[in-house]
Amino acid sequence: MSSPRQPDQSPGPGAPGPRGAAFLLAQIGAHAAALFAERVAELGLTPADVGLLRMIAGRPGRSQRALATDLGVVPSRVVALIDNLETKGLVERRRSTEDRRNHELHLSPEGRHTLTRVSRSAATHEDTLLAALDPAQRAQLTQLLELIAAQQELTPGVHPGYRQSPKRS
Amino acid sequence: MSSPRQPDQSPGPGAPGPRGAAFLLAQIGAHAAALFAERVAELGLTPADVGLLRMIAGRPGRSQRALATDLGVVPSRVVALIDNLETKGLVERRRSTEDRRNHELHLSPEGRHTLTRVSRSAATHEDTLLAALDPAQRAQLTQLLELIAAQQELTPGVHPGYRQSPKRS
DNA sequence: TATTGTTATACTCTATAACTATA
DNA sequence: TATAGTTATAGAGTATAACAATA
Repeated sequence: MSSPRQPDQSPGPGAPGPRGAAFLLAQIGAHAAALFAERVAELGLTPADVGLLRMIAGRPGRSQRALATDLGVVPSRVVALIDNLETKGLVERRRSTEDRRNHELHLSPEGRHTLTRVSRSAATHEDTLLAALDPAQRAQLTQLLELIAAQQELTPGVHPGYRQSPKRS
Repeated sequence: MSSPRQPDQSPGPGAPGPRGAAFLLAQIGAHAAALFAERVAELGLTPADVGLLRMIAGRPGRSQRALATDLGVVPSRVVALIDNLETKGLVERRRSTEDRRNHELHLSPEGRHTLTRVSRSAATHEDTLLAALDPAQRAQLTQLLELIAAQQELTPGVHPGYRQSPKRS
């Protein structure tokens, strides 16, 4: 960082602001999420949709309840999300023969195809976001982020944007 | 990461998932934002409140319109946010003598005091979040993040969480 | 007529709770 | 009685639009 503070005559909007890595992580993270949302919107999907498709692809046949638990959301929300994906023909609900209360979730062929398109979008997205860094720096960054993620016990592949919001007094 | 993939019998929720730096940035960023929100909630504030307090502290006397423009939100939202902060006695609205349509925004003494407490919270927050990294690694991370932020033209100190949401077809 | 701030309204998102069908 | 999924309802958050005061 070149100048640690610029009291009054600052060029920007004038936040005296936080300069730490924690703020940068939150700021860039939100920016990255917004960019990604724009990209997948071109495929008619929300980031939540993408997360669900990936979860189902990773473990076909799992129940909605299991999904809700893993994502940390309430079951009724999963219903709405899956409804949407089923309407688009990307996901199929199949009554379990073992326990007829369960719905086994599977990707349709079109769902799988969509997921590969998402992967291409994600690759382009990554390249755009990290344009400032050369390959060595990208590897370095990834390594540091993985250290943080592990220590903070973040579940690999699960974006915390699903979590149910805490009570506010 | 020890094992790059674990097809079916995985221990986690089983997302085949994204392993790139872009996803890690979004994931950790959201986590960081959530942790910070918890901390400032103890002071009776939301992250948006904190951002506003910082902006006002950085340029006392600015108008609500200016704030709305810089944050990228609609003026009516600034009204609600400032209402809240004024009720808590942290911010004062003063009719401008030059242009009586304007409200000049200032921090109250208590507002300034609250902001110093926020700074202490932020420092603790940063330390908790980056517990996995030693000082050299933290500096390295900060440097990489600043490169990204500059290239992506992110306004220093302004969290994108304010932006108005895009239309959804 | 244009602009600042405000109020009123509508819309979206998401959690809570009641309900059904299976077990 | 307990559980998976669904539906109905309500609450929070936020944008849009109409409005009052000032320029």
